[in-house]
Amino acid sequence: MSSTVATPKFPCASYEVQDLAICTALDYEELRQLNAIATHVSLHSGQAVFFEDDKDAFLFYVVEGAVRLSKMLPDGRRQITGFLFSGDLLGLSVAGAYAYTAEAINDTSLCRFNRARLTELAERFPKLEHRLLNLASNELVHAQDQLIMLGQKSASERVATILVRLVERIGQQADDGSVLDLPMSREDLADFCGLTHETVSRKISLLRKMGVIEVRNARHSRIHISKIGALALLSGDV
Amino acid sequence: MSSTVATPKFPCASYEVQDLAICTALDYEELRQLNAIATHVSLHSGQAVFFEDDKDAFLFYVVEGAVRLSKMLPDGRRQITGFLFSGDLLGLSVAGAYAYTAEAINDTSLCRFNRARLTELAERFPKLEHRLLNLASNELVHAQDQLIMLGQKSASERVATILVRLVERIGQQADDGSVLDLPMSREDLADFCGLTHETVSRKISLLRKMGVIEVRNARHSRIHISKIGALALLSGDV
DNA sequence: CGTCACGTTGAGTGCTATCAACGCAAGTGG
DNA sequence: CCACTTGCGTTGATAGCACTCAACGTGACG
Repeated sequence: MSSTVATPKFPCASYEVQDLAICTALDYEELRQLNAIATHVSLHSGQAVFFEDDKDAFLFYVVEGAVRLSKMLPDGRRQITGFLFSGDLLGLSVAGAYAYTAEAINDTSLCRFNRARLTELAERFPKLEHRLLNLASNELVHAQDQLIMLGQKSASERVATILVRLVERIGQQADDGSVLDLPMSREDLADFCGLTHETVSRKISLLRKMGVIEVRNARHSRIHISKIGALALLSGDV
Repeated sequence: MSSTVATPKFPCASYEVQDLAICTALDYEELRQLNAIATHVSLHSGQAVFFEDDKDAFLFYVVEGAVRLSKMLPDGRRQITGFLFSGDLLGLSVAGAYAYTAEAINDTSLCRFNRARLTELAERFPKLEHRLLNLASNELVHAQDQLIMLGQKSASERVATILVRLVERIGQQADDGSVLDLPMSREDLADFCGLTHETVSRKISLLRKMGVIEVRNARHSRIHISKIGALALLSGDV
């Protein structure tokens, strides 16, 4: 691995691309070419990265911010299939169209890769294709954890589960536990958990009354996890 | 595409392997090598193909029969994540271990590929890797349809949804509609839909009383779909 | 200061789970 | 051949959890 080589100036902040999961297995020349097809995108809260059924032309890498992925039923019911944060990839799709809508939850910056040119690259660098397969497989594992949550868990367990996952992903270490800064609304959490926002709110209040968490914010977006072990137990995953 | 070439005698019924989705993009030589690493496996109803967390050593192709994929919570609750039938692949997993348990629903015959040797092949034939990526992406799309079902749909909609999907996959054409021979129990359907077997039974009865389906079997396993359009409407997917 | 979005909380309803009984077919053993 | 058991599916009665509708409080913003 030639990761100690001085990083040249590439269009899309190459030091970030170098850290990118997709690049782990790539060498200097491959990395250079990957950078060559990358451009930068900035989005404000609420703006869409792409919509479900859009022509699948790009692959994105989240540099900073948070993104929600969602699917809709014809009557408007929404299921959020995942939340993405810095370091995550999106746009790994099939059949030429995205399978879900992706929207920025807060101000977000992304790296964009032209899909056609990425495919060309993948043909020349099998390691890149292999890496993409690994990423897709990982997404599959996550989707299945989500299935067991939505199919089998109670409302309390679902809320505990999403909190545990978010702490693991974006929790900040504190001296007396972990702190979670939620970028998404209760409604977003609800649509992720298959619940209503009222139920999410009630279950969070319950966790607060049980002393498992503390809400440290007027906007109720900053949550302190006092007893991560108890929360994990309540999630049903033991 | 040299698909008109006479098929030689390979270990695992090569004419089947040739039809296999994984092989669509492969030429004769690649196909020959793929066959060389295939062996055959037969299972009786209820036997496991592999268990969750088993070392991921093989990739399987369903030649005949039906397979259910499931995950369990520590307390025993089960979520069925998918049903597989002839032509489907299983074992596309990550991190060296299967993400779910796979069990034969009825007597099933499978083609088994050694994973390590498949990986070698994939390195030599990038088209194979590309094909695997496509398959993984397809599975992702299905998993997401499943998410919206479990997260947003009512019991009636879920039962209608699974019936529609099963008809599309294993329905037999009849003069007055389609006939569905269900290999799985109501319990299996329930664990797929995130419901109890009583609720599944009740919703199927309701569909019967509505004249959308008919149950044509003493064992209640043969279902005639009288009004597929109505069923699709009731599924919520419109 | 008024509006708006968001979060919380309460009251009541409804859908699905739970518990239970029953019918039926297939398998078993005397 | 028949009594018995067992597994599966259905149906009924009841309970409970989450949804719906509603009110209220708060902070952000113009």
